[in-house]
Amino acid sequence: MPELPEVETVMRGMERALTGKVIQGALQRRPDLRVSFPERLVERLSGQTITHFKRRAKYILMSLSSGETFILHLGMSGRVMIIPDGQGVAPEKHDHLVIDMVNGVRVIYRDPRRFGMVYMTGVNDDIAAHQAFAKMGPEPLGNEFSGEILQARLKNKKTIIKSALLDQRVVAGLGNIYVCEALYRTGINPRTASNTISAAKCNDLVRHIRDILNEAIKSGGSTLKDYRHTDDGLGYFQHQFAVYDREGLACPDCDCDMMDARNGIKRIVQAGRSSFYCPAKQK
DNA sequence: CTTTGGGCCTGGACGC
DNA sequence: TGCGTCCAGGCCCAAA
Repeated sequence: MPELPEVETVMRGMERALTGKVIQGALQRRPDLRVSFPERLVERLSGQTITHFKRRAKYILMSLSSGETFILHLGMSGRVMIIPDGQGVAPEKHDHLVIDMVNGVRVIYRDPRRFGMVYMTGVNDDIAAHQAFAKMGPEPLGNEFSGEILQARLKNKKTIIKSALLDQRVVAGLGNIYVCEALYRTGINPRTASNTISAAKCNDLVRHIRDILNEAIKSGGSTLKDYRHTDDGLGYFQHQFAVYDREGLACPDCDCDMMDARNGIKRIVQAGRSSFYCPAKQK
């Protein structure tokens, strides 16, 4: 479910509530999610002070006073719930990890589909070398991302641009929604071959990717189904979607004759994923 | 090496 | 109401 803006929003919620706080204990309610939980996870969390947070692509990194780092990926349906005075309430069916803080706050990781992942790096581990990050491309909102960099990465790609932008090695943090929206804003058809996109278009694409991610973060992300803020609040960027999940509707600056069934937003399937686009605006 | 397709899970929407 | 089928925001890995 969550892409970069949603993960950023969850990370900020955790940062606000948990930085400097001490973990009293934890309850791990099953052996695995998408991958096994780390060895001795509860032990390694208990008694630690949470020192700071960081986000890398769609991963949340929570640093502990021990020097270890707790790494969380929300998968498709993962949620982090932060509940003041939440201790003592019975966990629900899909509450796979429960962390209780000394101050009475309860942190719940809930994930019905269990596509989420939890890793823990050791004290001396190089986090950038971790399997999740080793081959990952630049942060789209960081200084390492630019039109030139993007074009260099697309130059040797035979795949369509839609798939290339979903590839976390090209640029890290985008998912289906924001790729569809960024291609719309840039006026690029999702079928376009990656290696045919001009330098000018790459510059435009980078600008639009940054804009849309920043706007989505400001809106607290997009709530379609499972996604919620750590305080249960909703994101509202979904109301700004131009094309995503809008098959058959008019795009925002549409001047097409909508009585003609050939006009309006189309849905096609590419590499097994839905792509939404406007044929009139994305040639 | 790159690219594609299947698998992992559950719940919700839909059709009959 | 109940059943079956399809679909979903991501990632990994095997196969081509």
